[in-house]
Amino acid sequence: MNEASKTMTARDLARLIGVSQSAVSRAFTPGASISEDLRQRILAAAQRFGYRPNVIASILSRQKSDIIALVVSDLRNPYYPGLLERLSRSLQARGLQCLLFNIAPGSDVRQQLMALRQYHVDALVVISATVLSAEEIVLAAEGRRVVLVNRIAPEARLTTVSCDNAHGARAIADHFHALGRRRAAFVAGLTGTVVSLQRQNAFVTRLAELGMTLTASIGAGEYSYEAGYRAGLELGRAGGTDAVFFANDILALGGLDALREGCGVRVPEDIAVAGFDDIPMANWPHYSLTTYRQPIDELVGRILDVISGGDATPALHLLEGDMVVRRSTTPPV
Amino acid sequence: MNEASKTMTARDLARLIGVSQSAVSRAFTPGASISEDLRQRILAAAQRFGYRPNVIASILSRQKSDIIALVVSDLRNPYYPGLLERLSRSLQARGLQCLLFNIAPGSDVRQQLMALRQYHVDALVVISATVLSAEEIVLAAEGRRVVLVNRIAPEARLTTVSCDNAHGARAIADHFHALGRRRAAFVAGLTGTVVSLQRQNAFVTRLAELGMTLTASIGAGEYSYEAGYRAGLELGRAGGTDAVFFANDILALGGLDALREGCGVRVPEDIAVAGFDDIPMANWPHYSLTTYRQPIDELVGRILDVISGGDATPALHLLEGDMVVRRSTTPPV
DNA sequence: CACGGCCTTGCATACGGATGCAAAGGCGGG
DNA sequence: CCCGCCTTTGCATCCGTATGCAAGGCCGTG
Repeated sequence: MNEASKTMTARDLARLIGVSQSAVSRAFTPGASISEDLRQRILAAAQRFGYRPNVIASILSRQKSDIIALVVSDLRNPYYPGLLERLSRSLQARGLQCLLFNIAPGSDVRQQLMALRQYHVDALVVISATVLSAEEIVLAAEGRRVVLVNRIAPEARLTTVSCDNAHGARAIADHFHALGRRRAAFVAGLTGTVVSLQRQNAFVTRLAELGMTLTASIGAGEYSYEAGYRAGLELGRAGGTDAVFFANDILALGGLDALREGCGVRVPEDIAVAGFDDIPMANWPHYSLTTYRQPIDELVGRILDVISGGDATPALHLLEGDMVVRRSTTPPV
Repeated sequence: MNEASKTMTARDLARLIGVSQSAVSRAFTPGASISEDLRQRILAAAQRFGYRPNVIASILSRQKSDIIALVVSDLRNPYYPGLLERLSRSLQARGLQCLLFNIAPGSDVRQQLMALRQYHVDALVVISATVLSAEEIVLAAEGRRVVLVNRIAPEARLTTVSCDNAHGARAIADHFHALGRRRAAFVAGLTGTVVSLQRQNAFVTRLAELGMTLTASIGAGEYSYEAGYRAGLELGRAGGTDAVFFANDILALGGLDALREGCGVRVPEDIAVAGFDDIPMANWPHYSLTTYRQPIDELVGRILDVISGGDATPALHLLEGDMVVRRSTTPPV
């Protein structure tokens, strides 16, 4: 109804009700020095005339944007949309906005980072498992706050919020052991990433502690259903294994299908299968995948704490998840 | 290495090399009135001193942000991450940034929209299937360009880019008919949405044209695996149906599992199952779901055209996808 | 050689809001 | 009743870039 509202500025409003532009600004600034009376009067007028502060101008002036950059690269792994969904909601609930940076693997990363730098985001949350090197992240951060999620980079001294991969991998090994399995295999996704190595090392170490045999350690090459499927075929054909830990759920689903339908292996009778993450599909009845649930809500909470906390000292936040035992390791009674 | 680069402004750079601030600005503005010689000199200096234009200030001045708001609500349906991924990449490739607005169903939508309005985004791309009413979108748009994706709102006169749902639904019906099926059912997701109605109406109409019987029309209530599973159980128990069209793939996957594992129905022998979208999982060997592929690349291309095109007249862009026939409707030979 | 026109460049100001500083007003204590 | 202090308000300026306008230089033409 108010056509003029399109261009209504704090000055316009101020003139309309006979106060100064500063007063209008203060009315919208929590904690500013202004009487409650005047503030109400201004807010009411703003309501009436359709005035809303221009965030861009505000950013320029405050040198603070309330914008968080979410750096993402692989949305096809269902774990990430789940995380992204809750993270973005929580950020928005705190009045922060999300600038999405989807870093394509093959693309001109430097170029994109430069673009990122120009937007004066308050912090970077790097969810992309790979693609960016630690130095590139530091470069892009340019002194701003950075949180790496599930992507440890100790050398760069960056704050990390991560699921406790080692704890999870050990829990899986323990679970296999408790089931009476003794000959277990591991399937890695992107070999060489810290996350993959952590899960692998902890798993293998615990197997040894338990006196179990590591029958195979396969590098699937990527985190995908197809890669898991290939690894599953390999394992099923080779034989001699009674339990497999896939480095994440999406791999495990592929492996499960490969074992059952590609090799005629019975799961869990012949081979018990476990994954990592607890994506929604893991709970689908056809799969019913035993897995280690990442504590997404806790991760998100911690990320928010780090972003808005006072202390910017790099720190490592490890959060434990918990075992979700389903039918891929335990036959129905 | 340049500590000063943190606060280097166009003025600083200008002073350093003895030109005016305007010259610096022009050096970074394509098509601006500046000699190639001076531009090169300035760009070189910028490089050397680590100067980059401040986008925020630029936005304020140009009244144009190069930021596109992506309004999203259901990232758990794997179709959306796929779309989001390609859309965000394409936007970034054109130098546009994505501000992510995740509208939570139960949340305070108005509140969020107000936040959105304050960021002077150049355009809104509404991917969320529901949640927002057309009026709310118009309100949030505030005269800016809006593209609805797969969400037709004829009454509001908004530009829409959508897959041709009717074409797809007819193709499914034709496919069933060609297979010799005569008693088909339809399973809707979110009943009441235009998309759902379009698929339903076209499917039902074509069944009639083909002389086929509609044995059931179930409203699953939401687009989820679980809802599809429930619908599948219902259909399997009722009997009398030899083909089912689920309104989208995620429903179909649930339905497929319900039919096979919950009811002991053979798919495709007893009942042929088809979905809509062609999400990655539809191609997993366990499902091998016949479906109608949404032309995502074309959709994305068209969205970009609309956003950056000169003509802002509301228009309806319908793009055809194509049938992807897999084993859920055709037994292996 | 003189003049008109184009190309470059700088000057000044706009974009819209935040904030340090000073002035004005209100209140309580002595 | 007067003074001083605290609260409230306005003024002026800043944030960093874009751009209309005018001045200056250069070129070509008559």
